[in-house]
Amino acid sequence: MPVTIKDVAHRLDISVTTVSRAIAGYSDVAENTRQLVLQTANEMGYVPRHAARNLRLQRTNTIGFIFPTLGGRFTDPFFSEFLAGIGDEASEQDYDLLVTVASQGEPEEHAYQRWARSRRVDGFILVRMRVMDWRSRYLSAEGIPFVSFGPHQLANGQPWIGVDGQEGVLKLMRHLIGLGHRRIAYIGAPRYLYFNGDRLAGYQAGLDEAGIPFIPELIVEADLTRQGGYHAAQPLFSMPEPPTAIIGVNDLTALGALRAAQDRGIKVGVDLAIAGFDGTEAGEHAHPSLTTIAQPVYAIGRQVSQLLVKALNGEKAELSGFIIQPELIIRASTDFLLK
Amino acid sequence: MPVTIKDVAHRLDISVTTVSRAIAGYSDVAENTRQLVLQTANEMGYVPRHAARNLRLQRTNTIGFIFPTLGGRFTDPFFSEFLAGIGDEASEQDYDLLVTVASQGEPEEHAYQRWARSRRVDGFILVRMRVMDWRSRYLSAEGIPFVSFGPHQLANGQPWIGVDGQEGVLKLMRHLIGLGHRRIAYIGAPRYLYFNGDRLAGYQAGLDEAGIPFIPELIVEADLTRQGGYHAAQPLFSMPEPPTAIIGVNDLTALGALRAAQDRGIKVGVDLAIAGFDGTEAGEHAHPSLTTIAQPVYAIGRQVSQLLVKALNGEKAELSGFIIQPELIIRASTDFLLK
DNA sequence: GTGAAAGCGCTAACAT
DNA sequence: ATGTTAGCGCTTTCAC
Repeated sequence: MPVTIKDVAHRLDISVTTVSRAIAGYSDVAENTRQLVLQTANEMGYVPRHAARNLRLQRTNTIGFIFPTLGGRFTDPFFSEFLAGIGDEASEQDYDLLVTVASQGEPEEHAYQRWARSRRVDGFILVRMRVMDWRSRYLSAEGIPFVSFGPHQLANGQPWIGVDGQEGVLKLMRHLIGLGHRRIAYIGAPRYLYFNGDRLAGYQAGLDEAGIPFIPELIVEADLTRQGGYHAAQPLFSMPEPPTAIIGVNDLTALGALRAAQDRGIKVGVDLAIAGFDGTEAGEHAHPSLTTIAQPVYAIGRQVSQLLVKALNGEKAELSGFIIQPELIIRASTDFLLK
Repeated sequence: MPVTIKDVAHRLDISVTTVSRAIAGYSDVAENTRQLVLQTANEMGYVPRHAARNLRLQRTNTIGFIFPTLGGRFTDPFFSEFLAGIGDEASEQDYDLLVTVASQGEPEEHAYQRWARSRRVDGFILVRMRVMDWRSRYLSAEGIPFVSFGPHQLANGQPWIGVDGQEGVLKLMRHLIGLGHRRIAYIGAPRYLYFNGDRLAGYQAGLDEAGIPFIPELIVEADLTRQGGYHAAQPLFSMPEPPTAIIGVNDLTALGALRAAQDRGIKVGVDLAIAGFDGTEAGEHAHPSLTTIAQPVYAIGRQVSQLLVKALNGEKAELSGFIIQPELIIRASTDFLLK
């Protein structure tokens, strides 16, 4: 059994109260005593029992993160980056990160409810916001703080951080159109995902700007995975007049399409342009390297985490939401003039 | 404030004890009462406060996982897979997963100590075992259960799961040598990592078997990342007589080397063979697709998690450690006869 | 400046 | 079959 505050008190023959206060740094403890307590506690390897503090303080110092999975497993490097961001920031702020993958048995709702009702975590970080998002509404109703990556429709002051997908894709469209492309395909994500609509709006804006008619067949849907991109790209190649450029809603989708093209002997970066969204390392190291709209995922993770911690500490956020501009990174997969 | 057991008891005008026992499914509670309690608790949305149970039961139902980072961030898909595996299994067994990235400020030891001493978690999952591993020794001494992916030197019954890296690489060596390769390079990981030595032993065994002399210059060291593989490969290409095949200690390293070769205009899969270890999706979708020694990372994650839960529930493991054979997957990056 | 005591929400030994 | 009570380890009034 680990050493408790009682053990420390016993050893010094003082009360637990004093030990507690010395450690908490209260001013009404004699300097002598304080030093002694701190030293002894340290020597004895005393660390407050987490469960006990929890119960007393009614807070867990824990942030919850539930991986949204689109059925099946996720291997999106996006999440590694994001997780590293929120985790680093959280631990610097003395918070721990509780994660779960809400994939297999139980529906996602249960995972949120369990943690919320049992006060397992103090707050949540939400990603992949949906057009009608159950989660933000539920957590608001329960009075549990959260911060989301992606906008939510609540006007109650829960902060969020967004990335301007529309503007990002618009920049990309201008780049592609400038190189001579007019048949540009878009491999999207399920429509309930907010960012899908956001990015698609940029696609549409790009077409409009250049006076290129919208062709529904050039829009297909995948599930944000490499596999998904690979398969969704197939009908595009089978079209009587296939696209000369393909935009993937994320890097993984684009990399899947890239692979699909190469498997058909199409030279990406010469005869076909492909671009993604995210700016992951996988795209950077693809061959040809992938043009992408980069968002600072790690930094966003840190910020989201920081905003949440502030909210948990009772600091009111000055802004409720703010939007970051992503950066177009042009690489070999699109960097050529269309013949 | 969420509803407590007291609220439920009040509502039914019975004691908290009865509520507690009804919910716990004790047999000494009247069927009527049981039904009533269950229904009411459900209606009221009662979920036991986690901190209170923790304190009382002296267990957290939480598994700790501390990402080992080789300085800087990790984006290894290996971890996404592994995390999904341990997370899925844990949540099916009613355990939560607490993670941290022990990278930035504090040394890794602190993270383990904090969680161990504060009884923040019931047990740990360890990966990337080292030749002299502080962690296994420390946790043993503290009496905290753990299960590791990779062997540890303790004979105290803490189970582990390993993958036979030596045998895996040996199979790969036979494959390469069979295709005519004799100058085979190996891009390894830091030597303190157990699996580096394990896999290198397979390399050596392959050479020995074929009577090929060992050339120290063909062994270089990287940090398990794509970047690392990219840079570590450079001196190999600058050799007067460069290797005709390169083995990466993991897929990411191999993919970095692959990219490095392509940047120099070398045709991988035609003039140069490259292979990795892990069997990640990234390798599968590389171009050319990457020959690899696949280990079932997700499944291993599940097993490790399951072993830990068993240990936490007091079940004695029948085996203390067991070793899985990885599978050689031959793909385009090596599947050609050397000219 | 320090200690005694109450209580966070829950479970379990011990009555009845 | 149900209730009373103690206590998990901690923080925080309140008293001295």
